[in-house]
Amino acid sequence: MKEKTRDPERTKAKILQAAFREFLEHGRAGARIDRIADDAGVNKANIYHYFDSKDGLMDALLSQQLTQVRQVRAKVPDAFRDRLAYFQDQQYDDAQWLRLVTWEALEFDGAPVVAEAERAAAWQPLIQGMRQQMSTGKLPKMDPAQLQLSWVALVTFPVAFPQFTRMITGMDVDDPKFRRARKRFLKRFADVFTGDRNVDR
Amino acid sequence: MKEKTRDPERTKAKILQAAFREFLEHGRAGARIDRIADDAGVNKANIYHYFDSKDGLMDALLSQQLTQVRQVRAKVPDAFRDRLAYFQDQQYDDAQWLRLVTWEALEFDGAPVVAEAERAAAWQPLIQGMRQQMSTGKLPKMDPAQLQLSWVALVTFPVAFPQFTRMITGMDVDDPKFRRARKRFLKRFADVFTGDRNVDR
DNA sequence: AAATGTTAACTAACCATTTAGTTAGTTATC
DNA sequence: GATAACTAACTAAATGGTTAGTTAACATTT
Repeated sequence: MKEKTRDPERTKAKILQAAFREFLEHGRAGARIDRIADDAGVNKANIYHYFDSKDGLMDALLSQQLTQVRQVRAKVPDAFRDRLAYFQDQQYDDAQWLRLVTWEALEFDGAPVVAEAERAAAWQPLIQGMRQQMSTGKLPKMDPAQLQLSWVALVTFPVAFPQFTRMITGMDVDDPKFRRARKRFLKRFADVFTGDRNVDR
Repeated sequence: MKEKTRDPERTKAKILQAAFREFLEHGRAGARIDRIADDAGVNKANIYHYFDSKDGLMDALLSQQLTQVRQVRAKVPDAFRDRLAYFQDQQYDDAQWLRLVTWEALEFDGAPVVAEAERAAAWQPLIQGMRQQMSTGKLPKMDPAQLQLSWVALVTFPVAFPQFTRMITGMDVDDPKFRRARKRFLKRFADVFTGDRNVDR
C-alpha cells in the first residue's frame, strides 16, 4: 500500500482532528490556528484552503461531530430502569462532545444553534417513550419534556461541572469510585421515582 | 457632596464592574483589556496598577463575586418542598454567576478552584439537612451528597444549557412560560420523589 | 491659612508579540 | 500539461503589557 504524499481527504481529516482537540480545550476565542496546523502536521494555509476561516472550521467541526453523535444515539435501551445508567456510560465516553456543547451554551444568544431542528427532532422519540410509560402507569404523570430535560440534567451536570461534583461529593468525576457511586445512586433514584421505594438497600 | 476627580475605590469598583461584564460574556481568553478599560471609562494602565495582570483581575473578580454569593446563600428555606423552587428563583437571578462558574468548569484541570475549601464547606449544612430528613423518614434513604448534587443539577442545567432546554421543551429559558412550567414541574417532581404520588394534578 | 513636599492616581504614547488571514510560487498527481 | 495540493514567507491588525511623565490629594511645615 503506497503512501501518497498528497491526499486531500487525509489532510482534511487531520485538520478536523486537531481542530477538535484545540476547540475542545480552548473554545473559539482561545483556539489558535497555528497550533491546529502544527498539531495536524499541516501547513496553515491548507486550513484556509479547505475551511475558509476559523469560524468555518468550527462549523465544519460541529456538523461532523453531529453526524457522529447521531449514530450513537440510534438505540437507547427501552427498559426505563437502565436508561439513566446507559446514558451515563454514554456521556462519560462523550465527555468531549459535552465540552463542545458547553462552549455552545456560552455562545448561545437565542439564535438557532447548529442543526437545531434536527437535534431537537432526535429528542422526540425519547419524550414519546416517556409519555407512553406515563399512560401505562409505569411512570407518574407529569410533563414528559420537562422530565426528559431532567434526566439529561442528572446525567450531564456532574461531568459538565466537575468542580461542583468535587465540592459537593468530595470525589473527582474521573474517579472510578465516583462513577460507581453515581451509577448506583441513579438506579436507586429511578427506583424511588417509579415507586419501588424499597429496592436494594 | 463633592465629586473627587481621583478616587481609588471608585476606580477599582468601576474596573471590576466592567471586568465582570466582559469576562462573563467572553471568558478569560475572549475578554479584552482595552474593552474593559473603555467600558469602565478608565485608563488601561490603571488596570495593571490595581490588578497586576489579566489573570490577576480575573481572580480578584471571582473572589469578589464569591463573597457576594456567600451572603445570598445564607438562608435557605428549611421546608423541603419549596427548596427546589427557591433555588430556582435564586439561580435565575444568579444566571450571571452561573456563567462565571461555567467558564470555571471549562478551565477546570483538577487543580483546586478559587476558594474551593470554603465553597465546599458551604454545601455541608445542606447535605446534613438531607441526611436529617432521611433519618426521620421524610426522604427515602440514599447518598445525601449525591442527592444534593442532583438537586443542583435539576435547577441549574436548564439555565446553563439553554439550547438543550429549547431543543427538548420547545421553550426558551427566559420565557416566563418556561419558568412557570419548570417551577410547577419541580414541585411535582419533589412530591413524587417524597412519596406523595397524587398531589395536585 | 498659605506655601511646600510627597505620594500615588492617572494618562498618552509606545513596544514587543501574537494572531488571523494572504500571497506568490512549487510540485505531486492524474 | 493542467489542476489542485501544498509550502514559506509575509502582512496588517490586535493585544497584553510597559513607561515616562503629569497632577490631584493630603500631610507637614511655616
